[in-house]
Amino acid sequence: SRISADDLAALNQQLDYINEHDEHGDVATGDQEINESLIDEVFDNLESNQTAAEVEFEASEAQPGSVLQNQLRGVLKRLLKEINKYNMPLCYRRGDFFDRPPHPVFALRCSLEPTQLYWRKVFIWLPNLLPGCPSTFKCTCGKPLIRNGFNDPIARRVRSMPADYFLLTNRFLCPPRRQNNPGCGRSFQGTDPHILGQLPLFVQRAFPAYITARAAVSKLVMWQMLNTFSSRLGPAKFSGLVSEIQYRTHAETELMYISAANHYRQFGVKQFSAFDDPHGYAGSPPSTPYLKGLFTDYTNANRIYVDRYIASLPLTVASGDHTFAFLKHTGGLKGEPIFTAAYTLMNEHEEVRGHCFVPSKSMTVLQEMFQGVKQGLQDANNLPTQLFYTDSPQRT
DNA sequence: CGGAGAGGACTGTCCGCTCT
DNA sequence: AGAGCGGACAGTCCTCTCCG
Repeated sequence: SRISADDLAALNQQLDYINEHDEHGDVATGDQEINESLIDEVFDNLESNQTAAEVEFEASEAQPGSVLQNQLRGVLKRLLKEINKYNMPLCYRRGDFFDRPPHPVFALRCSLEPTQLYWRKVFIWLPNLLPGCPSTFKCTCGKPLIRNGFNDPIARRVRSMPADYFLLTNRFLCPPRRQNNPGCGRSFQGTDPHILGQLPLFVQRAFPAYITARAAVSKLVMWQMLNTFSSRLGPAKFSGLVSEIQYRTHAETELMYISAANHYRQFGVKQFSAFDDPHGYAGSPPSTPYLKGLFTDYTNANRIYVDRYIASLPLTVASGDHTFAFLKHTGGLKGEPIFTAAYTLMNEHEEVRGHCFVPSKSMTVLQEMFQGVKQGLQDANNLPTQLFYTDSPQRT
């Protein structure tokens, strides 16, 4: 499909419309507050993009595979050749984990075909070719593992910003058919914690993502979430943020494409793929429930460290108070709430030093916590509390 | 928010090629 | 001949997405 004369006319008409109706120059200057919701319009467009992509998807069903599938197939094929020739992928030789597609600027210099602009970076994780790797990886049963080919699908998608990338790894097998010293038959992914654990720590730390069941999320995104979720930015808004940046990246690439076509005087070039066209650019930002799940799992896994850190904080100047607001989000027993309040203890740096759910506002139920905190201060060589602020002092 | 269904990631296993 | 390895594929699991 191409940009038709009709499309161009419609676009010009819309631009004219803005010029004619922007009497205060709001759109141009951005000074004025705009009350009409722009969001509805955006969502409408998204929907129409989606239906458009579906139509295009159905129309192009004859294609052997999507652009990204073909890219990965090509990468793997080349990778095997490189390993054969140089004993390692060329990206390793270059000092890089990533097999990178050409930047649009250079890709467009050679050809005005958009396909390469949909390609993503591919993170190559081949544990047996990494510096510091053991001569053979061991199975959980102790027997040596052998390599066992690659995966299908070839690589998994890692959700990231400004765009997703792929993670390519190989498989290991504890071969049961080995005559001399037969293995247990278990197989591993190169990304398995058991394999990672056999690499030196500095190599382990280079692993760039947290793996989930069907996908993965880059450590960068995870760390951004940890920072933003601790203030008021929640998973829904964060999902929106990632999505926005990914759409933006797509739009910037499209702009480069169109502008290059213009520069090289190429007319009637192929239309750039829609963001979510599965056969084209195939963008798919992470959903809110996915991010929410990730965050909860991460927090659960690291809770012991957080608790330990909190227990080591000082409480030289203390302030304590009850909170009620978020209790309505906690579960109950047969519809009856178990707790009526939460009690929070903060130190002079506004760090939470103690926190517990309480059945009533009585201070007697808090005795155990205060004793625990006192013991904790001693154990961590902190000063005993010197000053205590509270709003309803009681003698207990 | 919850349930249903799709389908992606992975496992288990076999085959055949190459090298020593 | 045995070991190592890549490739293929059926089948399973279970998360993610969609939709009401």
